[in-house]
Amino acid sequence: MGVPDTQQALSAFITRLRGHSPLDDGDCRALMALPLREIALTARQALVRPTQKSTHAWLVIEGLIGRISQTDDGLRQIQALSAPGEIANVAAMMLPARLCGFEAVTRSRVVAISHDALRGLAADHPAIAGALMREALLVKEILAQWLLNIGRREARAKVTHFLCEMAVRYQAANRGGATSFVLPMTQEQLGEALALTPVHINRTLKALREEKLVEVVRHEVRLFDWPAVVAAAEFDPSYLRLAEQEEGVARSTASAATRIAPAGAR
Amino acid sequence: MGVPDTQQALSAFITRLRGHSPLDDGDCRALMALPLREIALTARQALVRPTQKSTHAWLVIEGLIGRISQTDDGLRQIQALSAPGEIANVAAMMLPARLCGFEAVTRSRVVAISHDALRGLAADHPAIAGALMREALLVKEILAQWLLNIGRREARAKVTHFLCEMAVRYQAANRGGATSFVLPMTQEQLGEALALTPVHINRTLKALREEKLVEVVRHEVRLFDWPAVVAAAEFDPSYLRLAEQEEGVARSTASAATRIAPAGAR
DNA sequence: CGCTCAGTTGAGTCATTTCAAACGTTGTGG
DNA sequence: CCACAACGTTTGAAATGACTCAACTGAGCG
Repeated sequence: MGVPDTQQALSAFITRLRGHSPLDDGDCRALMALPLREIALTARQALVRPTQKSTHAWLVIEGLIGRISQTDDGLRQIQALSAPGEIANVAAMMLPARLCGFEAVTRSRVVAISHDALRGLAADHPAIAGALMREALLVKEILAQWLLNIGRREARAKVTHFLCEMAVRYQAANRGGATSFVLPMTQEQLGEALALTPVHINRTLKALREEKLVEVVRHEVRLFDWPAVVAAAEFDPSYLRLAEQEEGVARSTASAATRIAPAGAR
Repeated sequence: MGVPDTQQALSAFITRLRGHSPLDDGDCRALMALPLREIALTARQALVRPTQKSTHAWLVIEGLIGRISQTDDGLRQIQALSAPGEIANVAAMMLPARLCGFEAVTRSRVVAISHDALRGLAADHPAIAGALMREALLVKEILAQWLLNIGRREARAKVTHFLCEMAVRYQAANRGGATSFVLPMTQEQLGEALALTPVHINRTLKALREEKLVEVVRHEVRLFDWPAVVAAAEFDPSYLRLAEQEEGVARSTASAATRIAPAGAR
């Protein structure tokens, strides 16, 4: 395996785009030809602060990039996360974000891609324009699910739903093992994503561990019983739009969730 | 005044688009030429159910259209609202929504515009393509603020923030009086938007009334003290992207919020 | 005039937060 | 290699914001 490199992340990203948008060889070559200057970030390092204007999107090579907003009294809310093979702040190329910043959740490596470069690419390749657009809207769909999750579920379901989502996303980027994956967030940051206090995150994880559903040890998530976790989370992965080109067959919640489960996770 | 009509709503929508996107006369004429067959909806009538595929966007003439998701045990979350002069379900023309439905919050009138028609318009008029795109992303920005609001603020701030946002949006569509506007939602629906129980919405509104900050009587919202309400809500309207073409001057939270206040609201 | 739906209120309960302290791990410099 | 500092995790006890349940009131409509 070795250290994940930029090419690997870029091709994971292209695979991701192809999950929802048709791209021909020319489009892919154009994407692969993007200049890749890598940037290393320390944990919690800001890429853009809430009021600043951003000029770049960031392809995540390693680590986790978060989109963050906060209330006046300093309560932070992580609104979105970008895992390796995903791109943060694409939407800003069309409509710059206000009142939100981006920062590395953990020590990370990213490739900065200027919005100008993306706009140029989009101008030359209509299919890429569409793909980036859909990518931005996909982030919106995820956000919408987070709203339901944060607004309407209790802690146990919030946490399991989040873990299910991340499991599927990490697996899609080839960063997930059969029954486990590395989620480089502290419990405090989990709380910032799920709108819970770190203390309550801790207690909830403890309860899940005791139930033998999930274990999180040293940022390594282990899903002991995927179907049971999916049930606890009411998780239906269809909003993630992975593993399907266009509207496919209608499928039941359970079957879809089970299908995407890591092989051997039973 | 009289009964608001479709032309009025359509031109409000165009004004709205022009708030974030440059449109020339040809673009506007193309938009004005859209076929407008009006549909009447009863309160709570569904436009698309959560699993169905949608084929239309809806320009709201009168009433309120909500995007809704729900948990398996029936807890509902309103993820977005479209007021008169706004358009619901634009994003689906690029990426169809999963797991969410659309329905009329109150008795409403809308104009259905097929995604095909919108795509055609976008193909012929690049500026319209961009404007619709930005409109979809603007919905995403609002969603992101709702996530912060629902996740991180307590009831009093949730409610006031929501009312501030709606006040600004209604005013932008010329549906807001100086110090009041009509918000056709029940307290139960307010709860569904803000992730609170109707009972708690009721108590929160009562407290705000007693504080002489806000009054909601028979769906009519009266903001007694705009600056105080803005302060209670920590409301900064810049995410709504109204009243500015492109990145203008930097401005302070307070001044921006005050500026947008209805004239005479002191 | 009675029916239905929305708003209002009270009392008790529960999930989550707050505050505070202890513990474990990791990395660093002496 | 050890000591220490910094950080993250774990736990307990008390406080609280929001929920539940249940009843009552008021407004709109046929």
